[in-house]
Amino acid sequence: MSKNKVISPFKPASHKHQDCLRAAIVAAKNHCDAVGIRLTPIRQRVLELIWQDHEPVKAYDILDKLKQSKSSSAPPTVYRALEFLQDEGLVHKIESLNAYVGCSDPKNIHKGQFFICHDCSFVAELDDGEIRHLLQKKAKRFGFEINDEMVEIKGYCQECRGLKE
Amino acid sequence: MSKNKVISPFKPASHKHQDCLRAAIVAAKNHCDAVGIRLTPIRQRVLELIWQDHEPVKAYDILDKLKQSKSSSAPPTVYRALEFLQDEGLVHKIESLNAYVGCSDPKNIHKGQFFICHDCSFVAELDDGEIRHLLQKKAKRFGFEINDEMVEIKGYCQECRGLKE
DNA sequence: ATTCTAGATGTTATATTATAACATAACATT
DNA sequence: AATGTTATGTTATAATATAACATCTAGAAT
Repeated sequence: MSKNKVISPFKPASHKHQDCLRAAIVAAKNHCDAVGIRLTPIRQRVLELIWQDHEPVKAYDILDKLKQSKSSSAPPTVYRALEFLQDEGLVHKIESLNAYVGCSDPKNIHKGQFFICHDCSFVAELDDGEIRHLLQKKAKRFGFEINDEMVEIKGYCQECRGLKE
Repeated sequence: MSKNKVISPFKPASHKHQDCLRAAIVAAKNHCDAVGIRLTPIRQRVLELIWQDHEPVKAYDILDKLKQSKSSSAPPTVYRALEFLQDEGLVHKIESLNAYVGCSDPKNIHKGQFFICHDCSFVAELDDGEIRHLLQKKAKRFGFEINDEMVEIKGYCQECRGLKE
């Protein structure tokens, strides 16, 4: 069963990001309700901060912003929230950047494939069956059983390439 | 031009690793000679420490070992050597582990695809044109121009799977 | 409604990973 | 030997992440 989803496409800088943010929070609430877990104020706030944009966000940048409204915040505050959000598929860690991005498709827990623009830092996410299938095929050749995968591709998005001309 | 190489296959735990180590050092010397750069004693020592095994090695573990023979060693000693070795394609960083593995194919600088066993930590490396090509194809669909890629797959190698029965 | 409890947060400390900045040494060319 | 370049030494600190234990609180069980 090999789904081929564009979880989060590149969007023009001009897109109405309020809608992305709002949708992500609604999806998160629905997911947590459905699963019977708590999207506490801290967790929701961290998720909102991550969704400020489509760029990966660093843990200590989240912390700085959290502190502005909640002075009791400390590194564990952020890392705990991040752990929760990652476990629930609401956030992915970009390993090559030590940074975190929101995921708009929490229901179905997965490890996506990420395309990250060097210029604007936008992260697009796929959950692509064809890629997974090819990796499976390669692994199978030497008897390797996959259980986790990280695919992070960097380069230049269409919009930024246009600007360079 | 799409090469399909197995840079570093899984090998049985029983393989004669001395040969891997020796070959890697010879290849490194040849490469540096050919390019006209210096594989200094520190750099060579770091490379040897990384090639102690096929497992990814952490920077501070390298540092601890370096110190045993060279007490002046400090973090920059290691990170500089690692930077040199990475630039020359002699070492890759595994981003998801913050650890480093040797590469036996320095001539042709590339970013490989890594398969990492959870049990024995062995890292196998491919430089696979088919994978690269598929990622290119996916990227092209939304006008993305790739210039760097990270593919790190975790799971269980054949040998370790056999042991679990 | 009260008690209980698991889960969430607060707090302090520290581990781990990596780089900045400047001083000195080694080496290669003239 | 004088010079410029590359490599190393040294000190300090930045950036990322976790351990350990105390306290609180929302919601379940009674």
